[in-house]
Amino acid sequence: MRDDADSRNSPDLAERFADWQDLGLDPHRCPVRDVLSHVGDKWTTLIVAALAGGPRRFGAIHRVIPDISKRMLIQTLRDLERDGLATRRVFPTSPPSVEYSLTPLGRSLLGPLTALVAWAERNHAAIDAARTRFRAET
Amino acid sequence: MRDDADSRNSPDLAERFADWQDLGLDPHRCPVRDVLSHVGDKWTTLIVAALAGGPRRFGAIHRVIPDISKRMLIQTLRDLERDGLATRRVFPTSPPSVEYSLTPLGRSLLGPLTALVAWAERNHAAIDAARTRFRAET
DNA sequence: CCGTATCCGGATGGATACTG
DNA sequence: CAGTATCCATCCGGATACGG
Repeated sequence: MRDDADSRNSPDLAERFADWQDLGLDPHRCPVRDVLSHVGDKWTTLIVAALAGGPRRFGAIHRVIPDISKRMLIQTLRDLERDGLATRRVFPTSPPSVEYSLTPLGRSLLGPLTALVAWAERNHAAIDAARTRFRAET
Repeated sequence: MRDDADSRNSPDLAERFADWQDLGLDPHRCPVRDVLSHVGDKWTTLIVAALAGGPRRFGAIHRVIPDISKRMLIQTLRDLERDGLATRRVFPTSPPSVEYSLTPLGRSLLGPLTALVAWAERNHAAIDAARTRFRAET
């Protein structure tokens, strides 16, 4: 499963990293760390994916991701809203209904995110194989 | 409100998500979740970036990422090794020296990862602004 | 229907001290 | 130099119950 086509971009990361070094690499002020932790947390990516198709109501998202608690769903949506990746619209119906949708900024994340997801799907077999091999050697 | 420039890639994610649904979306067996959590954890991305330029010794990595404990450095390197993203070579010198480097699989991750990092760098200003705005409104 | 509040177990990760 | 072992604080996130 060689994929050297992708490694043409790789020098970039080494260079950027060197730049971060020069800036002090304070993890608490590093925007990259900030954003990536967002991506890596338990629910953000799934929710962004759920909103990728268009606006959804709270309950709809919850139905689409059954194993998230309301607590975590709200919290993650709030974080997305806070960071300007999603918006929240309240319709004063009764009972109230709330609709979430991605902002342009949020949608601009879909490209890089999809690339990463595609990589995961392409290579999870190789990763599984590596794990099995690793366990066998120890 | 449409932002068609960036959203050309976006239908993919919505479709994939729908597929995951059909497969049951068991988080513990979802390869995507598995990989993304890897990317999102505190140190993996930094270490991969540090190895992007070529093989490095344990101490060299540690010097390049000063604020990681040896414990976490080892643990993260082990995980990378386990997943087939990095290799570990021991040179039986005295004192011993150990060299880590990315595998082809690991290097193939650099492309998607760099795209995500580039997004983070492009948009962290917008995110910061959104946060300030959000705090102001509450 | 949408959200909040509280409690609590387990994972994460830092500090420190010790080996070969 | 490279790694291990132990202890301990913090945080993430689930369960539950309640409110508008």
